[in-house]
Amino acid sequence: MEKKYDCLKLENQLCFPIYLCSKEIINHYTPMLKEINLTYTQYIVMMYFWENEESNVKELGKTLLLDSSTLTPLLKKLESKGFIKRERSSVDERNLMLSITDEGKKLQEKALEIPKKMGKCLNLSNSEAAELYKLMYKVLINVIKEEKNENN
Amino acid sequence: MEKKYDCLKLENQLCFPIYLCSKEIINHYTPMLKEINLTYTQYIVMMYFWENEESNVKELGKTLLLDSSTLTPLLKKLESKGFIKRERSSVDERNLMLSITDEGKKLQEKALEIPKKMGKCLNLSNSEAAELYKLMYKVLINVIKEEKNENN
DNA sequence: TACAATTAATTTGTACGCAAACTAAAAGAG
DNA sequence: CTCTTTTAGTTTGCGTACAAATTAATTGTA
Repeated sequence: MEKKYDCLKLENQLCFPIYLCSKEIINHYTPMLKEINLTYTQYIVMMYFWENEESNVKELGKTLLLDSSTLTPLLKKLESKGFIKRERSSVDERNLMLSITDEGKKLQEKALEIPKKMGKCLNLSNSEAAELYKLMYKVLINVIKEEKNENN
Repeated sequence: MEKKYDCLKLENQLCFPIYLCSKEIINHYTPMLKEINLTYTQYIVMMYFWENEESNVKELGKTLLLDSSTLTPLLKKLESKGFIKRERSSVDERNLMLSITDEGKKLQEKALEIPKKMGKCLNLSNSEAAELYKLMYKVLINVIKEEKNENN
């Protein structure tokens, strides 16, 4: 027999375990990433630059779904660590050109073990991982679509 | 043909979409929750109190997987909003007894629409939602188990 | 060509989230 | 009974994360 407030129970939420997973996975990454002098957010930014040698704040934010006000201090930090370079575009001074340094590229080698360790810790079968991957992107696309609808 | 650094591509990460989903879902909650004067984290704390009239910081933190240093200021905020009460136990002065106020209970009525709106926005079939739920808790249990192993 | 509108990034303010250090109270050991 | 250890919660410091306001450069328009 379903009760009125059942929909507000923590155990009936889908978002709560997603929130917990995200948090706990990041906690699990933290010590491994510390060994290569990165935080989790800095790590995904570096992943971006391992695939794209250069970019700008807007492009990066669009891919990682991060606001420029989050990225500005983070990119300064990565610059101070010597992993990326920041310089204004001479063509359009509003643009901040971001590029990976040799030091940043070297980091990729050191990071190679990290995805393996993470995969092992999640402990899913290949088909479960594939299913989860599919569902996460489906939810993501729906939520983002909804966001856009509301802003129009 | 698999390349050496493929495992470090963003598109091959499972954690990245989980991180994005969590973030974007919370962003989507934010405006609805603002209407009832809560943030997302405050909302899950209130959910806890709608099921458990009283508790303490340790118990609450164990359920929500939140550190006491995160909860302390958050609980003070909820107290200042009049939704919960905080007082030291007279039996054991180390314990901070937390309890929901009448005002806090009234909030549940106003929150009733929120899970429905969220469900609609995620836009998953019943079986997909069930599958996702199962997988999230499986990952969660594995990650937490791993954490514990490492601390021993 | 002036001036308004748009755009890219930064700054400011608020709220987590966690590690590490700290405080105070209670429990345990000699 | 005193001294050590443990426990519960708080404080501090750092790093996100985002909304709103701001700055500076470029583009669109009369």
